Amino acid sequence: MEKRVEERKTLVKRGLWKPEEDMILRSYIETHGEGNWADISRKSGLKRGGKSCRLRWKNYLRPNIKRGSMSPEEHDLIIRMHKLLGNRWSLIAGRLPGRTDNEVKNYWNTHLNKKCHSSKQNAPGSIGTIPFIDKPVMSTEVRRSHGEGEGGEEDNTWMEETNCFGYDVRIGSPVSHYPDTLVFDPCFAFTDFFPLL
DNA sequence: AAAATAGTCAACCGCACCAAA
DNA sequence: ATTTGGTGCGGTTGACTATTT
Repeated sequence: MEKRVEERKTLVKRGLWKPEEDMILRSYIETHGEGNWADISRKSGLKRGGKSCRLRWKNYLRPNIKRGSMSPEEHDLIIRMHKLLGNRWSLIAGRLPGRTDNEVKNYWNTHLNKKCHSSKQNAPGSIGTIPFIDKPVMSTEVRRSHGEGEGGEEDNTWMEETNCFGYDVRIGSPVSHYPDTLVFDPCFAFTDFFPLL
């Protein structure tokens, strides 16, 4: 059993994708369509696993992928959405056209998470809060506490993660700092997560 | 110029969920 | 009711690049 897993691991190519591999994957999907990744992996001639193909397509090759640095409005929206939803990267990315969950997650971990901790140190008493979103309403922790985990010890890490940004109560209403761009609307978030409950 | 360190991001892994058999 | 295969998600790793010493 373990031997078979080991064999599969050595047969499947890993690591960074080469331009030729991208070309093969792209043209295969253009002719046969998306989905059935195991099939794509087998029939395209790529020595990649289905998961790897799916990830590459979703995060890099898919049309309309936006690359490059985040705009100020995207930055702003990520912060707000994270405050509301926690680490629900796919939901957050869903509100950022052309951005992937992986990209949003990376952006948060590299740019915002750090800022969060440093701002907390700089202004420990200045943390603004809105009571009902102190805890991201659909954070991983919340989902786990609804039966997805053992529900063991008290975990307050979410407080540290989400209280870091001052949240101006005055802009708690769905008003964007950036007119005619991405308008943050909590209703979107709610319609996104309620079906999951 | 070279080595050490820090930052970034693409990709992998494990787990959970769902539908079909 | 159980098993199996496909898919999606979030956490983590590691390769690569930039910066500092």
